[in-house]
Amino acid sequence: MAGKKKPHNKPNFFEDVYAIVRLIPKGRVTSYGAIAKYLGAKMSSRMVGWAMHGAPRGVPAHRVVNRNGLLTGKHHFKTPYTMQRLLEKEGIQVFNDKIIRFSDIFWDPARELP
DNA sequence: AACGTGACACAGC
DNA sequence: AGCTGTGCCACGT
Repeated sequence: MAGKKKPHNKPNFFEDVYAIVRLIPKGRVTSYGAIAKYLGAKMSSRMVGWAMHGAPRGVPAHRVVNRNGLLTGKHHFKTPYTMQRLLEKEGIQVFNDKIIRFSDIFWDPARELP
């Protein structure tokens, strides 16, 4: 039966975001805009952030920060320190909610992925 | 059904 | 060189 319409919205975009975030290697980080751009940059980076809001378990959302390398979403975690703690646990240095050497550990999906 | 908000990014001043 | 405004799309009220 192909007549099955979309039961809800189109989580396709969200699923894509989750897939990319899951591919982020340990010790690396990426930005919302990078993911949005990889998906076509049709949608604003805001949607990527919103997607993270519904990110299921297994998605290292802490490896996604804004283009500034700033932990803007740390407030959405269990605790405001969870994000930083996770990053530090992976070997990423964070100072003042800002990732040190951000451009050095930046992982661009459009560049690392085919 | 419309308005406002939001884990961003970029152009303009 | 930093601040303001606008664009983007989905979701909550």
